Order: sequence, then C-alpha cells, then structure tokens
Amino acid sequence: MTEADSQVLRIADEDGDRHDHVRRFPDIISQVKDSYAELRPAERRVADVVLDDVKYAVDASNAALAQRAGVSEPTVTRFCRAIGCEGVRDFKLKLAQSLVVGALYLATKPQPANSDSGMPFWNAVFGEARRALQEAERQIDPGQLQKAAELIAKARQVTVFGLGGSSSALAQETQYRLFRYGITISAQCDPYLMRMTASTLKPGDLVIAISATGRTREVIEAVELAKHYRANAICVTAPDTELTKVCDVRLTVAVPEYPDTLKPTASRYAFLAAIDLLAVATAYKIDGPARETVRRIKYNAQIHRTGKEMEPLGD
Amino acid sequence: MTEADSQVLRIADEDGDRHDHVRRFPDIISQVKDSYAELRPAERRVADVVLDDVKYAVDASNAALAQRAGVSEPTVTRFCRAIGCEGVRDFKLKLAQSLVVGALYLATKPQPANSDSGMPFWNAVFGEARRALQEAERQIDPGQLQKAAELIAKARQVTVFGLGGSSSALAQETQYRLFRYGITISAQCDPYLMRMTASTLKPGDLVIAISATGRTREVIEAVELAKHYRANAICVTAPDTELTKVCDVRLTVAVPEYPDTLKPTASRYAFLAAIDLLAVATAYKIDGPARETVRRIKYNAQIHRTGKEMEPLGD
DNA sequence: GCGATGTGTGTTACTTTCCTACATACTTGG
DNA sequence: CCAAGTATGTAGGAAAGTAACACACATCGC
Repeated sequence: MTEADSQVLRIADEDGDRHDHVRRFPDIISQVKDSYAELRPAERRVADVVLDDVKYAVDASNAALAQRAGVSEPTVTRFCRAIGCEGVRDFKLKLAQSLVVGALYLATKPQPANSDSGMPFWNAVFGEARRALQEAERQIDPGQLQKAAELIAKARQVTVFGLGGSSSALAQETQYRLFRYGITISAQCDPYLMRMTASTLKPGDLVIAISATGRTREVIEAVELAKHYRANAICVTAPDTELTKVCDVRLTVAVPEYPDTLKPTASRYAFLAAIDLLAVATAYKIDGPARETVRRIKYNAQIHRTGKEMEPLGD
Repeated sequence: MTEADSQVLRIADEDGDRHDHVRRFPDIISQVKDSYAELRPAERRVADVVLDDVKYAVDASNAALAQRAGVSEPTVTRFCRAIGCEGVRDFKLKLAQSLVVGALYLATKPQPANSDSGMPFWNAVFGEARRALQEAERQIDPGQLQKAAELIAKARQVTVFGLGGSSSALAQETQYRLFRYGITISAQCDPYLMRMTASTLKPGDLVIAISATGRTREVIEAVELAKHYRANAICVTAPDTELTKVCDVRLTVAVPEYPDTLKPTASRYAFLAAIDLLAVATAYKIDGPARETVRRIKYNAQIHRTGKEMEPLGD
C-alpha cells in the first residue's frame, strides 16, 4: 500500500533538503490506525496490543509481543511490514519516536477538571491547538510581520490565494479580516481564477499566498505569475518551502503535527493567528482611516440588530 | 550551555510510575557530551562518531559503529553503558527519541525573546487566542458534544448556517471539516438561501447554526423554519442566547473580549475548537467508513502533487 | 628495575532477537 | 466440492548484541 506510509511529520529544519530522512518524523501510531482496515485478523491482534500499551510495545521484543497478542513471531514481523516499516527493529524505533512526538504534542499543560471526559480526542484537540499557537508565537518573525503590514497598507489592491480545505478557508478569512480596514482585497480559491487574477496585477499590487504545506503547485505558479507582473508577494506558510522562495515577505510557522487522520489539522490555529497578527499590524499602520471604516461597518451592521447595541462587530 | 540543563524533559503521563524510563525523554546527545570527560579513549572515538552524525548512528548497527569508530564491538557496548544506557539497543532507542526532541525543541528558535517585539498587539492576539481556547475547553459540555456527534452521524443530510465575518467562515469551515467523513453537508451563508434551504428539510435532516453572538435574526429564523419541518438543530454559539433556545443541542462558549476595535475577535478560536471537537467526535462515531473516505480523499488529493508523495492531507 | 596490580581494549564464543522458507489450515469462487 | 489463493504457524538459520576471557600497556611499590 503506497498509501500506508504517507503519515509523516514535517519538522522545521534549517539545513535545506539534505537530511530529508530526518526532517520527517514518522507517526507510527496513526499509521497503524490507518492501516488497521487492511490488516489480517492476526495482525490486528498485534495492532491492538501495540495500541493498547504503546509504552510496553516500545521495549518489548518480537517474541514478547507475539505472546501477548497470541500470535507467532513472524506474524509480528509481518505486521510491522504491513504498516510500512522495514522490520520489527525499524518499527520499534519509529514507535519510540512517535511516542515522543505524541507525548510532546498531546500533553496539555493546564489540566482543568473538565478535560478528557471519556473522550480521548478532547485533549488532543486542545493540546494541539495550544501548541500551534505557541509555535506561531515563537516562530513568526516580527520583522517580517512589520514588512508585510507595510506592504498591505500601501498596496493599491490585495489578492489572497489559497487552495484546499484549510488554506482556502484561511484565504477567505484574510479577506474578511482586512476589508474592514478599507483595504481593497479579494480572495481567490480557484486555481484558474488565481492565474487570471495574477495576470491582471500591476506594480503596487500585492498577493498574499497561503498554503499550509508551502508546496501547492497552483499557488506557487500563480505567485510566480504575479511576481512576473511586478506585484509584491507575502506568504503565510511553512518555513523553507518552495512557496517561501518566490515571496518577498514570509510569515512562516512549522507546526509539528500528530496526525490522527480523523482530526483536523492544528496548523490552522497557527495560521489563523498569523492572519490576525497581519490584520492588527496592518490596522495599526493605517490607524486613523482604519478606525473610521471599522466604525462605519459596525454602525451599518448594527442597525439591523435587535436590542443591545454594544455588540462586538458581531458574527 | 543551554543544553546542559536539558538533560531530561519531563512529560505528563497519566499512569503512575510504572514506566519511568519512558516518562522522561532523555536527551542522550547532551548526556554524551557531559560524560565525554569520563570516557576512555576508545569510547571517545565512539562518542565522536555518534555526535558527528547522529542521524547515521540511529540506524547503524553496533558493528557498523564499531567499524566507523575504529574500535571493537564490545567497546561500543561499553560506551553505551558508560553514558547511562542499558546497552546498544537501549542507546539507539533513546538516541532516536532525543533526535525528535531535539528537532522539535532546539531546531527552530532563532528568536528567543520574541514576544512583544515593539508591537503592543502581539501579546494581545496570542493571549486572547489562548484564553479563548481555554474557555472553550472549560465551557463546552462533553455530553452535548456527544449528542451533537450522534445527530450528525446519523443525519441524512446536514446544513450549516452562519452569517457575518466570522460565523460564515466558521460555517464554511464546518462543511470542509465534515464532508471528509462522507457526510452530506453544505454551508449556507446567504440569508435567503438559508431560508430556502431550511424549507427543503425533512425529519432526519440536521441544521448546525453558528453565531458568535447568538442573536443573528436571520439565522434564528432559518433555524425555526427548519425545526418547523422537523429537522434537528445544533448550535455553536454564546450561552443563553436566543439561538440556544431554538436548538436541540447546544455547544456554547462565552469568550470575554478585550475590545480593541482593530483586533479580530478571539472568539473565533473558541468556535474553531468547537468545530474541531465536533468533527473528531463525529468521525470517531462513524469510524470505519470515515477512515475510508478520508483515505480516499487523501489519495486523490495526493496524485495531484508534484514529486514527493509523502504529504499529509495538505492544504 | 622488576614484578604486582590495575586499567583499557580486543577476541572468541554464547545468547537473544529477528527473519526466511516452508508447511499447514482455512477461505472462497467456480 | 475441489482448486486456487490466503492466512497463519513451525523450524531452522542469520544477525545483532553481550559476556567472559585474554592480552597489552601503564602505574606503583619495593
């Protein structure tokens, strides 16, 4: 199954592409979960044992695992291969690493009473969200942010590019955030329209490219096109990716993920924060005029409202 | 040396003291450096080889390391013990883990005291985002969440309503999150279409209404309409609002806001988390089929990608 | 200066661990 | 109901890791 081995963790690493094999950390645990459907019955018993007590599995031997799962040793070996490892050794190594990743990223610092109410994913969702924010706070470069805000503030027209489940939503969000300050801005979430829009740009115009991976072909090409017509480009993406190479200003965050396939990616929180920063920084740059348009929007949105007027900008 | 004190990283762990050796993630690399003085000459050569290329050391065998260091195999074993491991196997395991810890913590941090770098809003953005998450974690009722997930899982068709800068984006987001699990879902962000859609609903259908304020007239009316046609309704909104009154299941968070007019509302983070919870809870309810559709989506999204196949679901 | 003691390292042989090859039982479709 | 294929176990063998011993060299006491 080519598919089975697609669970990887991208980690920031300054030294380019050289050490590709370490830049990605395996997440065996979700790899196991993912392959579970394709496993043979005996192998599933192994999977159950492993998932049931990962810590035990890490330093148990092939034989020990086999016994605990009630299967033969070769079955354990086959299980390891089935989920995309080279053998038992390789499996245990990767499992050990996943354990670290898991523990680091799922560990929630504050643990109020409510947490994990019989729902294993509860902590994961909040833990990773917090984690993502933390990474964003740590990694986003204030200098680049300032530059980005300046570019936006003085741009004649801004276009946001983003494709895919999270990035297109973030592109939209960027538009919603920035139009409030009187900025001419539109989001493009269709690769054709992206190219077409890029073709219309002129010097003084600005593109904001959003991509969680930094490798979305269509977005990169659209940005290149925009650059060709002398527009400026800002990216909100993962560090050291193809997209960063074609942009003038880079807001980057690497959010190491613990990818339970069924869980939405936590990187959205990080990028959302990036967009918020961008928005506020820009607003502060424009200030006077921005406050005025915000006031107007608020006023006009409110006359529609029942009762209380003192609402935040609202929905 | 900053790394001298990073001997061990304590990690939260629920189940007591049993697996002490895994609860602390060792930073073998600094451990090696620390013990370096006490090592015998031959062992130092091993240490040099390891430190010189940790990534190699992780998956090299005892023999391979011995050869590279120009020593005998037992010397490598002795080296491992000298620095506090049980043997070569144990050493390699810990080394692999350290590699992860290292990459996660030590790799990306060119800016240590990044916070509030002359930008007054920096802390506000992150602080409020964090607080919003915290409130969400505290306030969202797990019981309601379970009920919501059940409703979604067994609904024939789901429609999401949301209006305004943040709620319409969140409605979109909900759609993007849930369609992955094979759920028939569409988001409506236009008050007319909302009413029209509501009119088409039947028993067994489901509405998810999203509103930061809980008072958006149009949304409430659309939900009432939907209820009139016997559809179920879930809301994601502020507690004790008009909207909660007309819904069967309520996911509510109140996020006290610090009203800087220029700053995007932090409640989005809370609601985003609510949506994530909803998504994961639902996914776990459906499980098998959900995994299958996710797998398919993943696969089909990937074949579009350049070169490397090893991407996570991506943008 | 010469042997006694001890430390550092390699050699050899043994154990554990893992894997391949083959055999057997169980499905499944014609 | 048989043939082909699939799933799993058994047994032997290769590899990795380790323990025990042996040798070399240093150090110290006399």
